[in-house]
Formats: sequence, C-alpha cells, structure tokens
Amino acid sequence: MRNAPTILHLDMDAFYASAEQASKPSLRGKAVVVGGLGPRGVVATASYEARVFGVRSAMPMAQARRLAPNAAYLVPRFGFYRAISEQVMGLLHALSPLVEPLSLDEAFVDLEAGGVAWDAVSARLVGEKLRADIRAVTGLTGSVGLAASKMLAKIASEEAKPDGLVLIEPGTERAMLGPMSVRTLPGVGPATGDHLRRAGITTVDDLAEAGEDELVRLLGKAHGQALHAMALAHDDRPVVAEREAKSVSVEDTYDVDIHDRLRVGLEVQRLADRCVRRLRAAGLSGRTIVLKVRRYDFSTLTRSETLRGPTDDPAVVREAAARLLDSVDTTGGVRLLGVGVSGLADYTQEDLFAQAAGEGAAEQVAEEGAEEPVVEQQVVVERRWPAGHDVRHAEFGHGWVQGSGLGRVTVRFETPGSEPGRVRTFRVDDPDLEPADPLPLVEGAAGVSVEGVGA
DNA sequence: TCTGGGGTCCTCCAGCAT
DNA sequence: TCTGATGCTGGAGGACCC
Repeated sequence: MRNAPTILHLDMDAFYASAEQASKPSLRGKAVVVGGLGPRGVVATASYEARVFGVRSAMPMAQARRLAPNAAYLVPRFGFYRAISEQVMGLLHALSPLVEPLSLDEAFVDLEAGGVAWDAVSARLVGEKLRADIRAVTGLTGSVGLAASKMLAKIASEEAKPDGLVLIEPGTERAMLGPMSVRTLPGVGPATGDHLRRAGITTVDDLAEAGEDELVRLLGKAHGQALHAMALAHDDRPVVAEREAKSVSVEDTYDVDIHDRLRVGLEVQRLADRCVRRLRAAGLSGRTIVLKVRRYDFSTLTRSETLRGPTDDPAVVREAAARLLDSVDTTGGVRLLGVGVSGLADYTQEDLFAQAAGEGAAEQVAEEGAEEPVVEQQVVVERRWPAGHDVRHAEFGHGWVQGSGLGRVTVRFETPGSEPGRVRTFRVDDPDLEPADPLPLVEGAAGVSVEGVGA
C-alpha cells in the first residue's frame, strides 16, 4: 500500500434513477424506481427519495410497489446509461491512463500514475474538480473516495454518498475501520456476515483480533487470509486498466414457470444462439459450455461440458447445451434458463467436421442479425411503448412514455432543459407518435451520443 | 405476485496421471 | 508390480458484486 491517498474511487449516486430524473424534469425530487417491470422483476436502482420508503436495490419490484406505491416505475435504458458512462469515463481517462471500470457507474483511478496527484492536498483538489466536471458535463452527481488503497478508496466513497468526497489520511485507516461492521469490507456478504456473527465477530476490530489462523479455519484459506489483511487495512491490489473476460453467458427468467419439456428445449437452443452471438461479437470462442437451470422452487443447478477445443459454432454450442439439458430433471417447472461459455480464447479452433455440421446453423444465426439483442429490443420499443422511454410526437414534440395499456399510451412532453411538461394520451398505433433517442442531459455539453441508445 | 442479469472467484470432490 | 502421495483438470455449487 502506498503512503499517499492517490487512489480514487468514483461512484455515481443512484446512477440509473438520477439519469432518469435528469432526463425527465417532472421526476426531479420524486421517488423513482428503475428495474424489471415484469411479475418477477427486481429493483436495479432506487432514487434517494424512494429509499426513504425502504426501497432498495435487488428488492422484488412487487415489494417496492407496496412500500412506495406512488413512485415512478421505469424500465432500465442501458444504452442511455452507457452513453453517460462513456462521458464520465472520458473525464477519468483525462486524469490517468490507469482507470479500472467496475461497472457503468463505478471506477478506480490511479492518480499517481497519471501524475495529477502526489499527496493529500493535490488528491483532494483533483477529486473536487472531477466532481464539478461530472456535474457540468452530465448534470449528475458522483461521490469520490480517496485513499492509499482500492479497498479504502471504495469504503471512502461509500461514506461520501451522496454527492460528497471523503479522503482517508494514511495512518488513520485502522482507527477508522475498527468499529465498522464486517459487512463494510468488500467480499463480506450476507452468508459470510452471518458466519462471522455466529463466531462472535461483528466488527473489523473483531476480525483483526481473531487472527488469520482463526479466519482461515472459519472461511477457508483464500477468503480468511484476504479478510484478515483487509481488517489490518493491508491492500496492495493495483489499479488494472484492462481486464479480459473469462466467460460469456445469457439467461432469462420467465414470467411463468415453463413445464413443457419441449419448450424448455427450444428455449435452451434460443439462449445458446444468443450466447454465441455475444461470443462472436466479442471475437471470442470458448471450450466449456454451461447450462444453468433454476427450478420452480428457486433451487439452481448448473451442468457443464468441456469440449476438446474452443468453439464459436452455434450448432456445437446448441448440441452441447441440449446434451446437458438431458441430464437435468425439470419436473415441476423451471423459472430460469441460462447458457454460458467459459474457457475463452480469442480464436476459433474447431475441427473440420464440426465446422461443416454447423455451417447451416451459423448462417441462420447470421441472418437473425449479429446485433440481435438490440434489434429485438427496438422492435419491442416500437410496439409496446415501455415506461420511461423517449418518444417524439409530430405536433407536441419530445416526451417520454409515462404508461401504456388498453390500446392507449400516455406521454409526458418535456425535455431535460424544460419545465415539467403536460401529459397527453394517444392510441398506441397513433401514426404521429414514434420512439426517439434520449436528449443530452446538459445543453451545450459534449453531448450524449444518442445513436441507438433507446434500447 | 418473492427473489434479474452478467459476471468473478473460491472450495470441494472425483478421476486420472505421474 | 503394487501402493500411496501429489498435482492437475473438470464439474458442481456457493458467495459475492454491481
């Protein structure tokens, strides 16, 4: 661990919900919940106003609706969020070549490697300027943590939320961490937290006192050693700019459990094709095919098969997935199916026989479109008017879908820079109404690249 | 109307080779 | 030739993260 707080962790505040509020003036200051709206959806992000009612990430949507019945419920628009994320990541890359994105809304930056900060004073200045720049370019707020290690920088940004900056001075880490819950440390989730609590360990100080041997005995070698080091505030992990993917997978949860074995088989084939499309789009192939099945009772099992060599052939992946399905009992119904490929390589080395066998299928997949997930969602957008998506009306201009049903769609006409707008209702097939790309959140700023972000 | 989707890493076990 | 130790690989599952 270095002796200056020059590792920065940025965490955008309630990112998806804040982006929606910035995009829709009538939602500012209101409870907004973004997540799956189907019968089995969960909350992806809740605005701070919604959190007041107890709504949290990963909570079933039905529960969120009971807690906050008057909140606005929107489906995620990942293309839109990705465009904003790219603006933010651009600001981070201006600080240092060493930027490690963790997700669309989170990243580590090594400020020392960028030569922009070398002590607490300069680091704090860089952090504050970054927050101001993010607000200027995106209109959103982010919280910044500064410390001498990744773990501490992440804890600091959590402490800084929302819309703040916390710097942990080297030398003060142990005192600060000591009284905190073990759950504060990365890698301690509900299961490990419970395990430790049963052993009488609830705080970081307890962890440090327990000693490495005891933690290894309780949690296993890797986890025990890592946790003991973290409790002592030891963390030497570098900021890593490029990470190679280890696996590619797709999965679907069905609104209603599937009982029909034939249908299960067809869904697995469909997922295998989707997975291969993703694999090919990334220029990858893989050796191990994994089938995932979540049954009616939420029990989850996986079956995998390792091939002789890597493949990106849809027929080969389909056949392997079908073989794996043969070994699974789906009596009682399945709620989720998934197909994944791991053991990735960035080249294909399929034997000639398999190539020939798969040719027809490969063409079929190509015809369905290499960017199928996006295309498929755009088709859905056009027909179903998902809540929250942008639209344009020939007469009333730009707006967003507030809700739809019974052949009607309700639209609120407003833009990021306007006052809260008025609501009008149209027939779903109104020829004057069409889906639109999101508008930039900040007028005159570099601008959200809006191409195709409606999906 | 209870529990998404896409990942990573770790542990344990069995089978096999040395 | 047999046996035990060891290490590797594959398969399954669990925990965690955003």
